[in-house]
Amino acid sequence: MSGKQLEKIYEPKQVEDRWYRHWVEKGYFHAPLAHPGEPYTIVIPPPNVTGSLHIGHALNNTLQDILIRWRRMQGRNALWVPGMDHAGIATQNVVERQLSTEGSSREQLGREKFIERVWAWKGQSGGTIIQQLKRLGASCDWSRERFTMDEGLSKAVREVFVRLHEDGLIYRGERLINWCPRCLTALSDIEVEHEDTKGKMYHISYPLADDPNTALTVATTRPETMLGDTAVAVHPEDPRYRHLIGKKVRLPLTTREIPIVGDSILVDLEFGTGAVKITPAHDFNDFEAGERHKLPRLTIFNHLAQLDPKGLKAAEVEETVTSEIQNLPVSKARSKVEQALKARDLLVKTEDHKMALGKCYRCKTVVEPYLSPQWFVKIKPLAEPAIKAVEDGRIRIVPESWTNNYLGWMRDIKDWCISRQIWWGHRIPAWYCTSCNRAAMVEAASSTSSQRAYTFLATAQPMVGRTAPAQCPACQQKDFIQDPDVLDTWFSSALWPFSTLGWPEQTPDLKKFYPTSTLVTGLDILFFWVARMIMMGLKFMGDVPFRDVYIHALVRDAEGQKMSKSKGNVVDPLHVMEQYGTDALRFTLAAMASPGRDIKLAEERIEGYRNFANKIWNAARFILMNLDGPREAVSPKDRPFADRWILSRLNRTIREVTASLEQYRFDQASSHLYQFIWHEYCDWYLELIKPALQNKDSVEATRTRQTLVETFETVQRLLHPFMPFISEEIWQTLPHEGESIVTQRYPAPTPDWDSKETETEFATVERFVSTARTGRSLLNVLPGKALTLFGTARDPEQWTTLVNRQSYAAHLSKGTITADKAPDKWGARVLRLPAEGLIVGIQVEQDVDLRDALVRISKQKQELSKECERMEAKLSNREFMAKAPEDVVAEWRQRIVTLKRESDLLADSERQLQEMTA
RNA sequence: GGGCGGAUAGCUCAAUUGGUAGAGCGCUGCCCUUACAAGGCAGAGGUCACAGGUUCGAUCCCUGUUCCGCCUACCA
Repeated sequence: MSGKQLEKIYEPKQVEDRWYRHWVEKGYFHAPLAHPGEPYTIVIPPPNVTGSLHIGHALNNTLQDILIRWRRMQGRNALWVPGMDHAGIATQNVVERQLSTEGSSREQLGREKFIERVWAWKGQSGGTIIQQLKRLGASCDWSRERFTMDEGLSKAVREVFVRLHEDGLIYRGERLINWCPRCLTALSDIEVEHEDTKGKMYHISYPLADDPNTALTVATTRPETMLGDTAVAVHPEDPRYRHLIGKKVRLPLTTREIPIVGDSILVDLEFGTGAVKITPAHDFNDFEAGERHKLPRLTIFNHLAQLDPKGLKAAEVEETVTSEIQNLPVSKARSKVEQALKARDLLVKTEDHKMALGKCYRCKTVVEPYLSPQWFVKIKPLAEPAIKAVEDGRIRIVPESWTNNYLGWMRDIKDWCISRQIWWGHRIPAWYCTSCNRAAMVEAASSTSSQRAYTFLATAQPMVGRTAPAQCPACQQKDFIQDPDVLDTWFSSALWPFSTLGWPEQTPDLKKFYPTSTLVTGLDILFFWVARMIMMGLKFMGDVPFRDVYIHALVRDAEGQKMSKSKGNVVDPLHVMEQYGTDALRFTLAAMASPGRDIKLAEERIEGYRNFANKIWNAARFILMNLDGPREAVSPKDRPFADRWILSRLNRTIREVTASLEQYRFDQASSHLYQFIWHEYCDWYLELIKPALQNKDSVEATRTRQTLVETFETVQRLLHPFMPFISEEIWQTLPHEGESIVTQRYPAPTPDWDSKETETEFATVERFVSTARTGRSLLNVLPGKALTLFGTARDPEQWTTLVNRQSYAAHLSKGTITADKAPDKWGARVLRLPAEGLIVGIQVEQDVDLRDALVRISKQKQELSKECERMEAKLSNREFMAKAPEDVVAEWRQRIVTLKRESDLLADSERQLQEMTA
């Protein structure tokens, strides 16, 4: 025995870490500028610096790694840019939680110290996910790792902000925004998750000011907001109410009177009572209605979503009511207001009502519409080119079905609120002159005696620039305060495809690798991230950020439930890798990545692919044990039958896997690999060649050993993008050239491996063997016992195959075969089984239990005759004969002949068996 | 409310210009045959959600229904 001997069972742990370190040390993942290949670039969807690898990351990065390794092996200059984003709100939450366990807070620490603290945290425990990606085998170019808060990327953020502002695409203004009263910051529209909730609809009576006996009834789901109402709207064409437009109602629980206005946008004639209260400071629609009718805005909640005494006073709320509800959170105040209305007999009725409640996507707190000065991106001018790029195919979304989703959203896009009232992130590059803005400065809640902090009202005049201004152009003063807000994290992620490559500098990387090739991501961030990258890429690079967007599925648990920590149904990829090996996890995820379908991940599947890895491992063992002796590389046509066959099949597999990858059909590619390796290579090929190998010194053996090495080495390369570790480990033990499989060429089809004739011949052998084995099983012949077999075929080609390939068929059937054209003369104790034109005869020994065989053959005969009847009915249908295409008719005719013949033979066999039993 | 997708073997999913329905896992039987029991061989299992329509022929095309997902939305 020569060469290396392998353990009996594949042990991933002994392999994975070793190879990964080796690959990195050798720099195989580095994409050099001088590389002659056409670039193939992927930028990683940057995971949160707070994150740790979950199964969704595992899927996302496995698919990227498959693409990158595949393209790298194809000779492309493959660059996978890794990195993380700073996850403003999430990271700030993590560090604040830490501070609170220490009895401190960010306010106590002060802004500067707090940010130092976040960096310290990042240095220590941030970014564990990077290590976990390495564990997954991700072949990123780690020398190019980026972080959204890096100096370079921060510079890009400032540059983009300033340029957008110069172009009039960034503005500051007081608007209603989504406010998280727990995170104490604004959120963009898409950072709000909507959740169906059971609520109540309250019908409240608003008496007319000049006629208290008449009242308008308004309906609302949030009765507490009525205290901030500044009008009631009715439809201008509503005959019930239109005469009231211009009159006033007395707003209950307050001393105010508010006007009745006509508004055809806000009011739906069909819905509710036909009268709508308007609360411009606490509802998005009402805000707009307020604009239309020039209504005042009364803010009655504070930033914690509590009823604000000052606001209540300004809204002229009755003191008895105020004292009941002031400083209560919204949810508690609601019932108090309900009671107060009831006591005054103004609550007409309440009914159950289903509604969608907005919640903060980070902390699930109910979000409040909140009136405050914020920074916005005017998005329409950016969206238009981004729509066009997808419409005209410069960007392709795969699967295509998501394209409409994207387009629909983009066409209806709203301005993007980019300011966040937190400290961790890119601070907005805008400054306020303290003397010009004195009236617009308010001391902030976080202000302390040692560190003054301010917020700026909507009336403040910011100066936007790359650096702080030196002198105020208006008053010549030199005292400035920078805007305290930071930018939405997605603002910096939107620049990721070019900021990571060095923009705004015109770096060689940027020139070489932009636009990137493919973006791989989940549907959940199509709008958050993908859409914004497209807009920013087009605006600042003048070209799309990527050609293809591959959208993969969401991973769910085996029952189809979304995985969540609270449900306890998460599959931890680290645990899976530990238990089954990384390659098994990767292959599972690839195999299950059917387009447009969520992945329901059951652990048994992973186990199945662990077994697959082991199967490959054992095939390698077998091959290494049989490699002793000379090898002769001759052209395929001069190789033994089995070799010609497997070369032809391998060629087909190479084509299929490559075509599947080109279409992002990871599932198909995996299934072709699995099918070929296990069921063709291992089940048939390795068995077919055993006799030849045993005769070590034969010419056949020298040629087969060569084929064995060639094909198995090729299989490893074909498999490598999917199962990088085991393929490298095995490849290294096989005769090979080059130092690592990572940098070898991906297999390409070799035309002279194709052999249609051999495949046809093999099909005959396979059919014969399977039939013989079925016979063995029916007759309860033990696997070890040799069979005495006969065989014949009607078709001359099949007959020739049977004669020529007799030794293979005999070996795999474990018996001796007599090829004989006259099956009637095989003898009374030879059971004949039909198989699509073949007849296989099996010598039946004495004292064999024939019941199984009899049952089976009778059943089969019945099925066949049933099918014959069906087909005959068809063929006697005049319309079918007249209208069906000729080839279909011919096919059915042919089929019925075969079926009849087989059914006759089965009848014979049945009779024969009955005689033997008797 | 609108939009999209799905319903195929016990489970998870494929497939088809409309002409005999496939795989993996699971299940049953036999076998520790020196690559592999994380294995081998053989097998069972399907009115392709329901109801109509088009067609010589429908799992596939059309219409409707039911159920299940997801996205989206200001019905107070």
